[in-house]
Amino acid sequence: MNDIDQIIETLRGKQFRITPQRELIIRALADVDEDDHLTAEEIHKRVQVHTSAVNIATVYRTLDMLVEEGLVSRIDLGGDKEVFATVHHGMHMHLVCRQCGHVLDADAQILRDVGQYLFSEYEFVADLEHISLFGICANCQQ
Amino acid sequence: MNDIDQIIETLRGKQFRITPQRELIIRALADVDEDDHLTAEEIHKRVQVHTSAVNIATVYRTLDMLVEEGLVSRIDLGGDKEVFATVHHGMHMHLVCRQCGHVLDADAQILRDVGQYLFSEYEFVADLEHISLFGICANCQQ
DNA sequence: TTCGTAATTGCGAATAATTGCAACTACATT
DNA sequence: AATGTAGTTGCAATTATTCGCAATTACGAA
Repeated sequence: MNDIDQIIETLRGKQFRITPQRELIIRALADVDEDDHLTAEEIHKRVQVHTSAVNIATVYRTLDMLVEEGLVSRIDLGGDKEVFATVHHGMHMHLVCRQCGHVLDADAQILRDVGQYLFSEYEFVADLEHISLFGICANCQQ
Repeated sequence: MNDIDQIIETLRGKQFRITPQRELIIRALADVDEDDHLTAEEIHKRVQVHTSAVNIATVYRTLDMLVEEGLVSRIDLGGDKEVFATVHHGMHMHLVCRQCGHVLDADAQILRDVGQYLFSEYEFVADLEHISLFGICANCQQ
C-alpha cells in the first residue's frame, strides 16, 4: 500500500469522509520528491491543475486536520514560511538561520534520545519527524 | 545592570537607534514575571498604557529585529499563538499538544547535548533558550 | 438503490500580519 | 548648539489566514 492509500485508510478508520478535495490535497502532498515540502499556496496551485473547484480555505482546513491527526507535519521555516509534508517523508531536522534565513537539513537521529526522555519523564509523544531549530548558521557567525 | 539596560546597550553597540518606541517595547517585554511570555498584541497594549503613539507595525518590526539580534526569543505555541520573551528569561522547553493545545513546560537541560552536537557537526549555534516541541500529551493518548 | 443526516465545502467577510513609502527623528559630526 | 542623513516610524494598502453560515455531499442504514 502506498502513502496516499495509507493516509486515506487511516482517515476512514477515524470516521473522516474522503471527499475529492481531500484526496487531491493528499495526493499533492504525497506526490513530491523526497526532501520536498510545500506551502499551503503551492498545494492549492497543484490541486488546481486538476480542477479549479477547490477553495483555498478548504486547503487550510484539510492541512490543519491532517496535522492534528498526525499524518502530516507542519514545518515552520521562520515565521513567514510554513511548509507541509507527509510524515512518511523521512526524519528531518531543519536548522534555520534567524539572520540570513538559510535552511540546512541535519541528521535528526540525535533527537531520538530527547524523544525517549520526554516520554519517560512527561508521557509526551513528541513529533520528531520534522523539527525546526532556529539559530545562527556558520556563515553568519563571522 | 538590569536586563533592559543590557539590551539597550547591546543595540547601541550595533548602531541601532534607541527610540522611545523601542525602549517602551523592550520594557514591556522585560517587566514581566519569570515564566511569562507575551504576544505582540499584548506588548502593544502594555505600551499603550504609557502612550497611544506606538503603531502595531512598529511593535512587529521591533520584535523581528530583537529576535534577529538574538536578544528576544520567538516562541511558537501552535500556529496561531506566538509569544515573545527576553533571552535572559531562563531556559524553557514547551511541549505543545497538537490535539488539545495544552502547553507543558519541561526541563530543557537535555537539549544541551543536541546543541553541542549541532555546533560540532554543522557549526550551527542553536537557540535552545526557548524551544517548542509539538506532539501528543499524556491526556490525549488514551 | 434511495434516503437521512451530520460532516464538509464554498463563499464572503473578518481578522491578523506585512509591506511600501513619505515624513520624521536620533545621533554623529561640526 | 545647529546640521545632515541614514535609520526609523506611522499610515494606508496589501496579503495571508480564519471564521460564520448556508448549501452541498459522503456514506451508513433502510
